[in-house]
Amino acid sequence: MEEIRTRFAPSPTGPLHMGSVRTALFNYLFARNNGGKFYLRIEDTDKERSLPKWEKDILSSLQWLGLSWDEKTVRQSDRISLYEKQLQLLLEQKKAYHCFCTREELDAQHQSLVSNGEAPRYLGTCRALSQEEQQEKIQRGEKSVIRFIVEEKRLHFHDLIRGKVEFNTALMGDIVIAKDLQTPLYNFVVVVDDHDMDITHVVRGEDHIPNTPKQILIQEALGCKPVLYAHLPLILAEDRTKLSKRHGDNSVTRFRKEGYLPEAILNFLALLGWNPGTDREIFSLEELVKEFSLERIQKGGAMFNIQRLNWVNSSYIRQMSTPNLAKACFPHLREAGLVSDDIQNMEIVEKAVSLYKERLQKLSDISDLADFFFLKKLTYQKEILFWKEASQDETLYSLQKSFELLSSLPESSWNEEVLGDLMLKEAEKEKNRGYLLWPLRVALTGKKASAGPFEVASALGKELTLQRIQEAVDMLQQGGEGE
RNA sequence: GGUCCCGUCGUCUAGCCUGGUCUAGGACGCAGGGUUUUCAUCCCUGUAACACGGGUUCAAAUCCCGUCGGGACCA
Repeated sequence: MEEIRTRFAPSPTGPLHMGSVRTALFNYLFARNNGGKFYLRIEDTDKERSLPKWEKDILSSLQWLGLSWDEKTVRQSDRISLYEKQLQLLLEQKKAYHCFCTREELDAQHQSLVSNGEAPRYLGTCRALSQEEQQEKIQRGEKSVIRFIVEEKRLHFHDLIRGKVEFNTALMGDIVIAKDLQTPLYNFVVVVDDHDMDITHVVRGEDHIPNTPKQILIQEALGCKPVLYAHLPLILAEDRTKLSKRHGDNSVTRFRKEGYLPEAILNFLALLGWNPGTDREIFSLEELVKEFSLERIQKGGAMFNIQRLNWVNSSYIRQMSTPNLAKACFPHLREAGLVSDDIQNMEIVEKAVSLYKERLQKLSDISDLADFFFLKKLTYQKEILFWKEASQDETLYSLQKSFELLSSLPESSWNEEVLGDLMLKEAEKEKNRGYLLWPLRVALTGKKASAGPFEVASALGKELTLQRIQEAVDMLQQGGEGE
C-alpha cells in the first residue's frame, strides 16, 4: 500500500490555538498510526496578516506538545514561482481567465440574483473575453483577478468520516484563484501544494467542506492525483459555536503558561471527537497513535470543556515524580515571585510539591496553595484560626499547647510520624481533634484549606513551625487584625 | 438568504453500519455519604439523555421519510 502522507497547514495570523492543535494531532495520529509521514506547511500567502512571531509561536507550540513533523517545513511565501507557473498553465489552457469586473458590477449581479431567489455567484461575464481583449485591458492598466472556470456538474466526494458529500457546482460560479500572478489565493495554493508534497489524506476541520469541491475541480484541471478527505468535527465554545478568538485566549501558549501539561492537552483533545471504543480515558501520545482510527471519529462538534481538561491535567500531574513535578512547578513559583533562581530552593520546592501533588489541577496552582513555604511572614484574618465555635481564648490556649508540645520535640525526631503521634495523643483529649489541630494548621499555612498539620510542620522544620505558631499567638494576644 | 454538515445524560461519549442481550453503559461535572481538623486524593451511592412526528417490522436509539433544532461556509 502507498505511504500515507498528511499535513497540518496553519496560517501564521495568530498564535496556535486549541482547535488547530486538535487538527494537527489527528493528522499526526493518523499518519503515525499507519507508519506514514506528517508534514507542516505554513500558509502565509496573506502578507498583511501573516507575522513571523505567529509562525514562531506555532512552531514552538507544536514542539512543546511533542507533535513532531517530518522533513523540512514548507512555507508558501517561498514558493510563489511554483504557483505562478501553474496559474500560467491554467490561463494558457483557457481553464482560467482574467476578470475585470468591478466591485460595483459584482455587487449588482449579486443583488439581482438574490432578489430572484437564485444562488449568488459570478455569472462569467469576462469568460467571453478573448486572450487579446484580456491582454489589451491589462495593458491599459485595468484591475483584474484570475478566475477559474467552474464546469457545471454534480460533484461528490467520499469523506472518510461523513461518507458521500454532494455538491452542484453550477451554484458556485467561476471562482477567483488569484489576485494576480504573484498573489495566488487559498483554494489554489492548497491544491498545488498538496500535490507537490504528495499528500494522500487531507484531514481538516469541517469548516473546510465547502472548499472541497472547488479544490477537487482545480485538481482535475491541473491533472493532480486526487486526495482523500476527512473532515473533522469542530471544537465548540460554551455557546456551541466554533471556538475562536472572540471566545477569549485559547492559545497553546496560554495553557502552557497556566501549567497544563502537553500530554494532558493532547489526551484531552484526542478524546474530543474521537474515542477508542473502550472505557479508557488516559492515553499517552504513543498509545493514542496505536489506538487511533479515522472510523471512530465523531460527526458532531464537541464542546471545549475546561473542567474535563482540568481533570485530565490533574491526573497527569499526580502521575509525575516529585522531582520532575518540582522542576515543572519552579517557573510558576518564580513567576509568582515566590522563589528566585537560586538552586537551593529546589529542596523546599520538592517538599511543597510532594504535599500538594494531589491538589494541583494545573501547575500554576502551586503558587496560591503552597505560598506559605516561601513567604517570610503570613498574612491572614485571625478569625480563621478559630475552630468552629471556639473562642479567641480557647484558640490561644490551643496554640500555646501546640507550641509547648512541639518545643519539647527534639530536632532529630522532627518528622511526620512522630509529630502525628505526639499531637494526636494530645488532640484526642478534646472532644474533637479540631480544637488542637485546626488552629495549628492555620497558623502554619495561613489558610482555611491546606495539607495536614503534621506533614506541613514536618516539611517546614522545627524552627519555622514554632515561629509561625508564635506569630499566631502574638496576633491573638495583641488582639490585632491580620492584614 | 443560498449551499453543505450535524442531532444519545449539563458536557465528552459507548451503542447505530450488521434491529432484540438497552428498564441505554462509561467518564467529567454536580449532589449525598465514608475516611478526615480543613482542603484534596481515594472509595461508595445518587443525578440525568435516545429532538419530535410518521412509517417499515413480531421488535427501532439502531432502517426509511418528514418536521424541528443547532452549526459551518458563502454573501
